[in-house]
Amino acid sequence: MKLQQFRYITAMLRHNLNVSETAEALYTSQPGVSKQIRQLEDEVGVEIFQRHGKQIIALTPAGEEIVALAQQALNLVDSIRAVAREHADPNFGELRIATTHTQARYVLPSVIEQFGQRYPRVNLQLHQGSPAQIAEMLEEGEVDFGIVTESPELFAAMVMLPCYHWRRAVLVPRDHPLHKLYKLDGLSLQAVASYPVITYVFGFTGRSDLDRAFARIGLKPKVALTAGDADVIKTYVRLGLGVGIVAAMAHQPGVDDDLVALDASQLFANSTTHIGFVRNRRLRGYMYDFIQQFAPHLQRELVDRAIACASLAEREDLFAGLQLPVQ
Amino acid sequence: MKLQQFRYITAMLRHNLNVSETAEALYTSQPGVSKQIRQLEDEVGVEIFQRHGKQIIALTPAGEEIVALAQQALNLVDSIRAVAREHADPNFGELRIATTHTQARYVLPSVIEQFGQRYPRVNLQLHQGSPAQIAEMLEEGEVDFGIVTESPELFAAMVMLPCYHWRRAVLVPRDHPLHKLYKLDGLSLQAVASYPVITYVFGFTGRSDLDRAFARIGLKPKVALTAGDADVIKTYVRLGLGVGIVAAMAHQPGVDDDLVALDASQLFANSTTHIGFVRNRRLRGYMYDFIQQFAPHLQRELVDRAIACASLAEREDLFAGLQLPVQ
DNA sequence: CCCCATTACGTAGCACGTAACAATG
DNA sequence: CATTGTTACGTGCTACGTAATGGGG
Repeated sequence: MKLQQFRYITAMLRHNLNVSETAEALYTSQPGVSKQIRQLEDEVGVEIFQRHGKQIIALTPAGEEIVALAQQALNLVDSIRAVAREHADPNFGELRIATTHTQARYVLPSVIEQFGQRYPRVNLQLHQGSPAQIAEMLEEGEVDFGIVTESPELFAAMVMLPCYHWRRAVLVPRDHPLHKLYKLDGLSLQAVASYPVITYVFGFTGRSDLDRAFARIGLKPKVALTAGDADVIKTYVRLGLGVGIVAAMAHQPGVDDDLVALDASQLFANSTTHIGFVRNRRLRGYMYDFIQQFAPHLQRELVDRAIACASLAEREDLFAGLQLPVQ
Repeated sequence: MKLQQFRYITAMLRHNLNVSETAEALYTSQPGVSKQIRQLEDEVGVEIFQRHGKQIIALTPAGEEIVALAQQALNLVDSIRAVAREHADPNFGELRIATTHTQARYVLPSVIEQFGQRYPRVNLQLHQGSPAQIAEMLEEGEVDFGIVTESPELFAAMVMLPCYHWRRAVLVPRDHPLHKLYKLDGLSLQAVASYPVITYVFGFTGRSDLDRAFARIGLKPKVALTAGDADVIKTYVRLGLGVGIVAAMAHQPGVDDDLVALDASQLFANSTTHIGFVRNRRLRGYMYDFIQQFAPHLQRELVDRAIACASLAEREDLFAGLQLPVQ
C-alpha cells in the first residue's frame, strides 16, 4: 500500500471514475494509474472499482469504505505538512481561499488587509469560483477555506461555520417608481415582481432563497438578466433594464450613489454566509486568526469544538444559541 | 512522504528512540531507518527527533504531533486491510488476542470454544503476556484485542471496555485453620495476614488492588511467594507454603476440591476486567461478535459508541449506569 | 573504548512513461 | 470507429543493504 495509490483512487471519485481523466488531472500516465489501482486491489484482495468489461462504472461496497479511509489518510499527510510548517515558522506560509464574487468584492478586502498587516509573510491567495467549483477546490486540497452562502449540500462533508447573516436590497435608480413607493408604504414582493428583475445566476449568492420567496406567494417575476456578480447587475440596473435584487452590502455609498438600495429584508429571508474547510485537516495558527478576523465570534476554541463534532446536527446545536451579526 | 517512514518514526517511540533497536525490530538495517527518518525531516522541513550530538534523546514538539498523526495514518492503512478482508469473506480471517494467564486459563476457554463453532474459518491466536507486554502488542498492531485487569495507565490511549467484575478468594487446604475461622466468623484481613500469603506478581491480575487493601489498614503481610498465574499459586498452597489470594474463578470445582476457596469479596475491592483495542482501527464483524460473546452487554452499537467517544471521561459516562456481571 | 547515528556506495526492485492491444457502446 | 482500460516493455529513480566514518559518554 502506498500513499500514491490512495491519491489515485480518491482522485478517481472526483473525476467520474475515469482513469484517463484522473491520470490527466494528476499529470501522469493512464497506464500508471490503472496499474497502481490494480496493484492496490490485488494487495488488499478485493476490487475497489466495479468494472463492466473494461469500463469502470461504480465503486464496490468495499471500495466505498476504502476510498473514504484513504482520503482520511491523505488528510493526515496534509496535516503533518501543516504541523511541520507551523513549527518551522508560525508566521510563514500560505492561506488559500476560494469564494464567490460577492465576498471577494465587498466583504473580504478589509479582512484581508488587516490580515496582511498582522501576517505579512503569509502568502494569501484568493480564488473566485462558483459554489460547486469552490467545493471541488476544497476537496482537491487546492484551497484551505471556502467562503460561501449557497448550496449547503455541496459542503456536507466539510466543516461549515456560520459567519454572518446578510440582508437583501432592491437596487433601483434614484428616480425609479419603486423608490417613491418604498418611502411611502415600503416594498412588497408584488410591487417588485411587477418590474423585470436582474439578479444572480442560479446557484450563486443566495439565489435560491430569492426564488423560494417568490414561489411561496405564487409569483414568478420576469427575470431580465442574471449575472454572477453584483457589479454586472448594477451596470444593467443603471441602463434601466430592470430592478436589481442583490446582497445589501453590494451597494457602496460614495460609489453607487446614483442608485438607491431599498431594504428588502422583510421580503426575503436573510441568507447566511459560512466559512468552511475539510475536516481532519489541521489548521495553521494564522488560519484560526483569519477565521476570527472574518467572524469575531469564531474563536479558536469554538472552531475546534465545531471540528470535533461528529455530525452536522451536532454542529448546528453548537451554533444554535449564537446571535450572528447582520450585514 | 511514505508510509514506510511513518512506520519508522512510530516504531522509534516504542523502542526508546533508538535507531539500532528500531531497525532490528523491523528487520531492516540501521542506516536505512536513519536515512528515511532524515529524509522525512528534510521533506517536511522540521526535525522530528531532538538530537544531542549523534544521540537521539527526545521528540521535538513538532515531532510529538507528527508521530501521532503518522500513527493515525498507519491505523487507517490497517483499517483498509480489515475492510477489504471483511468484504472478501466476512467469516474468514484471524483474531489475535493478548491476555493474562487468569483469563486465558479460566475465562476464555468457553468463549473461544463457542466462537470457534460460530466462526470455524477464523484463525484464533491467543498470546499470553504481562499487561505491559499486552499493551505493547496492541500498539505494535500484533494483536487485535487485549484482555486485562491491571494497569489502566498502560492502556490510556486505547478503547477499554469494562466486561465483568470479579471477586477474590483466599485459597487454603481443607484442614487449614482459616477454613474453620471462615465458617465461624468469616474472614478478616488481619486473620489472613497472620499467615504467609502467596499471590500474583506485581502488575498482574489486580495485584495492586490487593496491596492497597492491606496498606489501608496498615498491614504488610509476609509474602511467601509470588507467581504470574494461579496454577503455580495453587501448587504452593497445596505444599503448605502459605495461603493463596487469587481470583475466585481460579478455583475450579472438581479439580481443586482438595482446596477451599473462601470468599474474600468483603476484604478486597472487586476488580474489573476490560477488553481493549487500538482506537481508529476498524473491527471486523466477527470481532464485534467475539466481544459480545465475552461480555454480552457489549453489543455492537454500544461498542461503536464507545469508540466514538473522544475522551476517557466520556467513555466512563457511557458505562456509568451499567451493572456488570460478577464472576 | 564501546555504542550509536550518519555518510558512502553498490544493487535490485519498482514506479512511471511510451507503445501496442482489447473491449465497449 | 472512438473512447477507455489493460498488457508489454524499457528506463531512471530510490529504498535498502554492506561497509566505512565520526561523536559522545
